[in-house]
Amino acid sequence: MNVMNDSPRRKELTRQAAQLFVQEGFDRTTVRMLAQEMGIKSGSLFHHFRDKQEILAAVIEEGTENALGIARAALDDCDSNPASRLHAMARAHLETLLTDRNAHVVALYEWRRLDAPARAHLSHLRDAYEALWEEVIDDALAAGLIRGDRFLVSRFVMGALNWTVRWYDPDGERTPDELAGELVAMLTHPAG
Amino acid sequence: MNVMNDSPRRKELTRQAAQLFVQEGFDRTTVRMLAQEMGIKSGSLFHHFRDKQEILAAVIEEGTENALGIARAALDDCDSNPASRLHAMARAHLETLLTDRNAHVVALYEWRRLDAPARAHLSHLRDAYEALWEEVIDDALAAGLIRGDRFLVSRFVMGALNWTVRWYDPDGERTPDELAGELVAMLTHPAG
DNA sequence: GATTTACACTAGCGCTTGCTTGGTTGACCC
DNA sequence: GGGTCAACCAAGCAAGCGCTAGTGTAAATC
Repeated sequence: MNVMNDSPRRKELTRQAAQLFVQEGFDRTTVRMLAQEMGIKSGSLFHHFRDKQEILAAVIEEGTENALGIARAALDDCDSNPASRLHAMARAHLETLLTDRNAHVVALYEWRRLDAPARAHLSHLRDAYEALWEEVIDDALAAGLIRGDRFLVSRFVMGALNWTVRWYDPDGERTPDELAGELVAMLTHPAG
Repeated sequence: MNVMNDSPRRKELTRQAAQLFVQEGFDRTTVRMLAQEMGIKSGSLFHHFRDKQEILAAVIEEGTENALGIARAALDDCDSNPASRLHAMARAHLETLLTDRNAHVVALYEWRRLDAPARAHLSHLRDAYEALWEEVIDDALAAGLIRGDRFLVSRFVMGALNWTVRWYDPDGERTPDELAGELVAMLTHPAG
């Protein structure tokens, strides 16, 4: 019937869908709204995506892959000092909000709207991202840089960072680097 | 036409609506689902609420008022020590998840679905709650208990706490008091 | 030059949505 | 014992929903 590969056209449509999903929420975004934003008619949309769910899955997949890529690159560019690795992860997280905000927000806040198969497929990506965080936090704990329960600390930190999408303005004064620095400063204790 | 006061019946219906809003999300919850949960027919629902939006507003109003009440009571029962006030606020926040989880979750995650008039009306309540937090955080900063930018610290802390609704199990092992203690321990620095 | 492919269109089906209308019931009141 | 009133119901409307069927067309491929 139609081709479900990841053509450049589909990539672009996915990007536009993400924008609308953020603005309106997945449920309130109709296929007619999506089509209008894309400059086509609603019927044509189903040439690129099997159904509305698949659009959501495509958006989330891209957002999570992007975040994962940025985080891995940040860690690779980094020495083995736990403090700088913590800082690098926080900065990477905030930088995804600069480069790919919409997809990232959708991944965070519309996850529940995925049907079971899509969720199963995408949870691996998500787990990989969270595993990076837990590794960095484990190192910071072991080095005595931060203190507390492993499970709780990672949840608190992820919470603080994920919440940034509600107030952080990428066009504002603060750079991701500064913000990451502030977070790490708040969490860490003077060495020794 | 019908009475929009806050009768006990309406209170109970609001409570049941909150449950469904959490389970399904506001947009996916239909008036027919709400009516069934309430044990009435969908038409009867509009005897108690003008429209679906008003049900959401009622839920959020109750949730925020509850959180505000618990937080104020917690601060009143507290000495003026910044550390114990910080702890008390965190504990109060988590306790609202015990006593009034659904309404509180809806207030956090369905805020955007409110129409403009309802949002204007309810934002005062929300501001009052956040003001309590900022006051407590200001004191902690002034006492050197935590460090960092006033604006950022309060956002990070609110983020960490608000995120708890995604993973905290009120029936689990940890009490709100313990959890609050862990958070404060993570944030605060040894005196001096 | 014929066939395929990618992408778009028109038209509308079957269903669900929030909400309205007009009426019934039973408890309470003077 | 007529009037009032909150609470509820049955029935359904108009609009909007996701999605499908069938067609057109220009470019690529054989």
